[in-house]
Amino acid sequence: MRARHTLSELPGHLIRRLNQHSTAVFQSYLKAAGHDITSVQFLALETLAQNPGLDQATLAAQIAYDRATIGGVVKRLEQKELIKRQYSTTDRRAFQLRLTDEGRALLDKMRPIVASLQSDILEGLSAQERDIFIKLMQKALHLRPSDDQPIQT
Amino acid sequence: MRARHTLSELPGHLIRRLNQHSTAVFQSYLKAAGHDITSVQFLALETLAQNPGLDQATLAAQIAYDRATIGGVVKRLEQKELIKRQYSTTDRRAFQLRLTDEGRALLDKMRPIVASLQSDILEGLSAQERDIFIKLMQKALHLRPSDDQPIQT
DNA sequence: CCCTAATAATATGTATACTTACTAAATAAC
DNA sequence: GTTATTTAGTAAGTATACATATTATTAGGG
Repeated sequence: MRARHTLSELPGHLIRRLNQHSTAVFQSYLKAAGHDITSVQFLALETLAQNPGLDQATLAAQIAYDRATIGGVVKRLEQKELIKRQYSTTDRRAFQLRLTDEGRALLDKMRPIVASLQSDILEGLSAQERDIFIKLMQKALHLRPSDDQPIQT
Repeated sequence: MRARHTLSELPGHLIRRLNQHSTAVFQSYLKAAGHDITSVQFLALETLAQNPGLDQATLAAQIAYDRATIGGVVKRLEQKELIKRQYSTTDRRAFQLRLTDEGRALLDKMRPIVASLQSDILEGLSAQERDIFIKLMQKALHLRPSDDQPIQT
């Protein structure tokens, strides 16, 4: 007597598909503009631009990743010379992360692109539906806009 | 004169967080029940249960993954002896995938768990909001429920 | 001051996720 | 009927994503 469902009624499946779509749109826009950067890398750069000198653990917490993953992201950003790491003077375990001039320049170029692609992620929805959708996602995640730092887009 | 936004207003970021939450809920429920299976692996098993003899490429297309990823998933499911692969008699390039008795038994045990965790993924939303949210996700993905096969949950 | 607990980063291992390239086989084109 | 194209699966490479363990360092309790 159990109800029959289809794949596209399962929230978990839909969320995964949406995430897949979202990252694909991100990659496509950035690649089209000649930038070889992932959404995580952009997010890390933007967060470091707003919080110069942040350490990896705090960066990870701010953008909701675990430390191990951010370790790899930071390593690749450093290899691309978009950020630099210096040992903290107050805590010899920690690194202070800062954008390089190159990183800042790239970020400035990417911001308008990232801003423009956001609406394309939800191009299937009307502007009103998008607002509702965003609010529902925030509610589902128990987030309020004030929970995080401002991002220039 | 650009508008200021915060992280939690960016659809891409919210979708990623939601996906992160969704997979965490999935893992937690399944692990609590003593099952060592990922959401992708469950999805593949369920799809093969509904479509015995499917080949890897069609399986990948059905659940929206690329062939290479499904190759790895199938390999691990075979190692766990949950599915078996036989060369297709009509196409010697392709494998026919089928659940083993073990795979069927595990799937039967997992189905009610997976059904119950779906509502927990969106526990922050009311039943009505959940319905709206699911419809908006389907619309954003240009999906209709009839686009995929029924899943017993 | 010393010892214990907590913390920052790394290391290791597993599992996605996708791109490009490759091999073998099937299909289409002529 | 042979050739060109497409297709199924794998391989190799890059980048998340997370759990667990380890090392170095810091902070806290007595």
